[in-house]
Amino acid sequence: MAKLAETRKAEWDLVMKNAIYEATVAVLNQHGFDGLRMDRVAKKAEVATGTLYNYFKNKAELLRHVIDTRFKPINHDFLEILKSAISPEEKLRNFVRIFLNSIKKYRSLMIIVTTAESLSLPIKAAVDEKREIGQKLLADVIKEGIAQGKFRHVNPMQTARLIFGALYGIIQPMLDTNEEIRNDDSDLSDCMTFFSSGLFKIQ
Amino acid sequence: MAKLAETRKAEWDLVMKNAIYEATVAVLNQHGFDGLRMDRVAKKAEVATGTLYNYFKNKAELLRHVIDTRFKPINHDFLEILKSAISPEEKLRNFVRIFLNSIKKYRSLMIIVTTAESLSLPIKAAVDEKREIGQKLLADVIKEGIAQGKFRHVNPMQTARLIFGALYGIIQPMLDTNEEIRNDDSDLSDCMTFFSSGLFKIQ
Amino acid sequence: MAKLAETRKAEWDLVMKNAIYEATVAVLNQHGFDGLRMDRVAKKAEVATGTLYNYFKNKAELLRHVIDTRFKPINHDFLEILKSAISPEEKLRNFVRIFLNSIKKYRSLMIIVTTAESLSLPIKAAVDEKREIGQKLLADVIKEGIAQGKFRHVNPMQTARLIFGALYGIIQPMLDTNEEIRNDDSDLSDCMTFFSSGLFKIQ
Amino acid sequence: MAKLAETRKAEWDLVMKNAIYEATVAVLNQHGFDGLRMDRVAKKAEVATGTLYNYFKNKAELLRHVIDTRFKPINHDFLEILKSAISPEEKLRNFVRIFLNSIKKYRSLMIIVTTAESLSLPIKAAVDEKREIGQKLLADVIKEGIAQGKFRHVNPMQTARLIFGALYGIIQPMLDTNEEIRNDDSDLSDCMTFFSSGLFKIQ
DNA sequence: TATGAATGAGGCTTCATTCAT
DNA sequence: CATGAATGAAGCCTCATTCAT
Repeated sequence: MAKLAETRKAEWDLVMKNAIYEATVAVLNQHGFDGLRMDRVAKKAEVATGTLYNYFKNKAELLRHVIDTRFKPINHDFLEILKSAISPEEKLRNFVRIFLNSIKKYRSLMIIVTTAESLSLPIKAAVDEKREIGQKLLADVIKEGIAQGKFRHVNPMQTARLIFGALYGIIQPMLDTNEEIRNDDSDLSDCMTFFSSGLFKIQ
Repeated sequence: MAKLAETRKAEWDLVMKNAIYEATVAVLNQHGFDGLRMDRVAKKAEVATGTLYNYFKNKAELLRHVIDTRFKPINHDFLEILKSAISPEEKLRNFVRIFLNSIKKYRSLMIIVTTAESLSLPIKAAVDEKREIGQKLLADVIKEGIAQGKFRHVNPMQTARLIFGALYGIIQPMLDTNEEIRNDDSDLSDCMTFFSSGLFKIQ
Repeated sequence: MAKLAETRKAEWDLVMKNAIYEATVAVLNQHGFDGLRMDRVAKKAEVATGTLYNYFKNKAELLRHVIDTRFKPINHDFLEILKSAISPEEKLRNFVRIFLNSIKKYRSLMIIVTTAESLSLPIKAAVDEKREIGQKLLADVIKEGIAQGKFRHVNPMQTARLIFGALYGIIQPMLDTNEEIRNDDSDLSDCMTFFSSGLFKIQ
Repeated sequence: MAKLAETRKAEWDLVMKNAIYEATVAVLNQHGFDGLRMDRVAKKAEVATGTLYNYFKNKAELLRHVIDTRFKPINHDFLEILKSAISPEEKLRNFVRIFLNSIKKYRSLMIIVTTAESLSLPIKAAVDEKREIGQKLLADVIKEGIAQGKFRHVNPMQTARLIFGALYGIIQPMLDTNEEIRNDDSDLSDCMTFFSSGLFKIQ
């Protein structure tokens, strides 16, 4: 009985945290990072401001949760790719696909990530950490490719950062339009061609 | 007489605007974007806060000026490169060099650019505009390369964005260290290899 | 039957009120007066916050109860002393002893009493009332002493206040240490000497 | 010239600090300690709330200033008495007179002092410190009296606390009346008789 | 009656901007 | 034009109290 009640409570906690999370994301999308105000989140979540503080100690904590939640599935997918039994080339392609899809899907993630430099230090640290996890996984793929003689002898981490940056660069203009972002794979092909063979025509 | 006075006045205006600009950049570098406060700028410029408002209507205006000033030489250099009589490959290389050097030199530029998503809309528009100018110039170089049969048939604008993004990606971790950023050309070489030939080894 | 149920109910009521009372005192001792929060009291009493409000209309009411409860035995003891068949000198000595022991024992009482000035008006009134009861009883002892020619012709109420204040003054520094307060009778002797014969040496 | 301006500025600073101080005291007198709100102080001082923060970093700082300002003249007077070339008996009498007059004059001082137990720690520490200074000075007088064979062999510090407490005890009821406090010397005489010779009639 | 999450008024503090000197 | 103190709107957070279960 007590157990059931506890389970319920824990579930409710999740439900609320999620509702607040969704509201936060909605406010981020609608008002941008510096329009993220606790009263707006509360209103969007249809709760009182005080309620937010029953679930998150303060604004920073809420932001951290949003960041964690957003990144978790992406980095999880990255890890899955890394562990899968496919060629490094295919892994790279999958990384890129996951990345593009995630970012397209979660506009607010992009807002936070590209805003990271202006965030208060603890939040910035959280973002940096998550970003670095993804980059390290990609770096592992690159190392693998190099080890197998498939990739050139590049600096893996540096290259991983370069690729992530490139992908952000491609996505950024899409974020400014308020229309739904098209989800075909043309970006993926374009990117892969560039990443694999570069810009110069072989002569 | 009146003319001379006016000229002097205009000159003084420039001097003051520049002093304030320098102070703003210094505050950005020292305190980051959300530590950019008008009183700090005033103190660093050794003027009263009120004085700032004689030269810039408000904080947004000041920021816009900083952005304009920062980007102007870079985009100017980009334009020079585009007009120069060298091969598209060399132009690309020069673009990348200018970009890396500028960013390394002007940490505050990076701060603003990477923070653009969180800025109030008018400022964000200004940043986006400047960024797009640079990207368009690079896109022209790419078009040229394609026309000359030197580059593959890529989407020029998309690729320009990708390259800029990649460069940001490489630079970002350097910004977190407070040490002086090394200024050798190893990044340049790495990037160029990647951009020109991609990651995959030709077999 | 109904009676029994009612009796039980009344008993339960007392049990609960007492538990909450103890919890309040514990919180006062641990967190001081402005750390007295209803959620803390509830937690310490191992009930829900809402439950507190089944037994006390509000925080002020709870405080009033604590005050009443704390003072009751002390003032009761004072009354006993007054009624006892001993000399005024002895009565005074007993008053002082009771006072010192009570305060040493109930740190929270001291906290409330010395804090009385900052309390909301109704609570302050309650404290003042209790304090005045004690002082009046002491004043009666003094009157008795005067009537019996044992004490000088002082203003009894004024002197009672003076004595109580003096005792608070002696105790106050003890409250700042978190160590257990020593419970010997040296304070008692010191005080009594002073109260009975004053500071000046007879020449 | 610059000197003059600086002097003016410093003077203005004092004027403002004093105005805010007076307002704080007024609010304390009118609303009690927990009615002390920054907006009330600002209103009473006829400035904006923000202005308060140009002169005091925060509420605690303001309170500390009030405490310092209130105690300074009293402790200064105490020191003067101690240094003066009069008998310990006279010194004691002067101590008591200063104390009674000060407290009668500065109702808010009493409010803060008697509230000290509930204050946040840094403020409490400030109050305790000031109080202890006065008590130590009195203790010195007592030591002197003992050394000269005028006073009994009491514990000087303990006795100083006792006397201060006694005086608070006498004053306290006066604070509750909103009428002006009479300023005759009957309290002084009463206290002195008690302190010098105690309560018991010599037989 | 017990629960404890939800409520929201209220208080503190910040900082862009104004304006009297 | 320079000054810099004054302004006050705005935002974060707390905690006594309520109320649906």
